[in-house]
Amino acid sequence: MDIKQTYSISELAKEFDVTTRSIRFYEDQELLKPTRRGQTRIFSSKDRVRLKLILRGKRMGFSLAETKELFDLWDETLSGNEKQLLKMLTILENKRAQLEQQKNDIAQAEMEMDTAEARCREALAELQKKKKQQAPVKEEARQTAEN
Amino acid sequence: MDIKQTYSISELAKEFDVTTRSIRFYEDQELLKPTRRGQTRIFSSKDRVRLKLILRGKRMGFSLAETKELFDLWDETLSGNEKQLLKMLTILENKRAQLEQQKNDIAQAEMEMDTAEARCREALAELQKKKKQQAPVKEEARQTAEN
DNA sequence: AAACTACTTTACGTTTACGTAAACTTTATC
DNA sequence: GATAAAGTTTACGTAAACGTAAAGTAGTTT
Repeated sequence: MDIKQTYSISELAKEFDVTTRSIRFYEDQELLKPTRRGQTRIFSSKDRVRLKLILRGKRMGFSLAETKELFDLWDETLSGNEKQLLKMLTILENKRAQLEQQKNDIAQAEMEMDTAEARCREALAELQKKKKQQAPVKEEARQTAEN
Repeated sequence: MDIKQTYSISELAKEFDVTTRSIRFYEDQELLKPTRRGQTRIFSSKDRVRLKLILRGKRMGFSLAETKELFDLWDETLSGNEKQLLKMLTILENKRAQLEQQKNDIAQAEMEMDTAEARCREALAELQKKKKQQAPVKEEARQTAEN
């Protein structure tokens, strides 16, 4: 078997490039629930998955509190009565909307980066031309409006 | 003309649904540079654009410091010598990589939400079936592994 | 002129997400 | 059995991004 069943704190820290401090903090905030052998923490593969989700959440701009909320909700959902299940479904819808917003934001950002890059390249080309002409040219007063 | 040239602090606050406190804070951190009439701030449409960028950045998980860095870099770039321009280009590349990462994260999240939703619907269907049968059925020990 | 509204500065408070140091235990190694 | 290596708790510190008074100014409406 390739997937281990349990992990030490430093194993996880190394794998995901976070400090042990962070991991302990996540436990303190109840996002992770390692068991103990003596006083040493033992992380399950479920914990590992959750750590991965925490970090992805952070990259996507989610707070730990938000992520914890989702975890808790999912746990409740698993032992779920109808109300919980329906609540989960609406929350999923909300999250989907959030993702849509983020995709829009990213698309916008990409477009702006395209035009920014184009401008850079133009400016560079300009500089190259001047260099070739070897003769210093008077610089135009350049009214560059922000996009 | 539809686009105003200048804006008051509360106009911008209302339009983008942020507090005036935040706007003043952004100025304090030098992300916005309104002029003054007396001691009242007057925001240009450039400021307006930047505010929009700041907020989008936040939604994408960027810190104010990161955003400021980009603003400053872009300003330098505009009056740019070759070195600045090249630096800008490499930074743009980095940002593109970041966006790729985010897109991956989002795609992953969407997939997981798909399976989560599917599970919810299955569980709901189960509940419905039981209800219809009207006869209470013994509940199976349910070993639901986390994805 | 009084009151209201929108704006201002100053400054201390708060939350989040850890960093960092100190002092201690447990386990492996020489 | 000393000592290092990896783990632990406790606790204070910090940066970021504002919130929240408090107290003042500037214009304008009644």
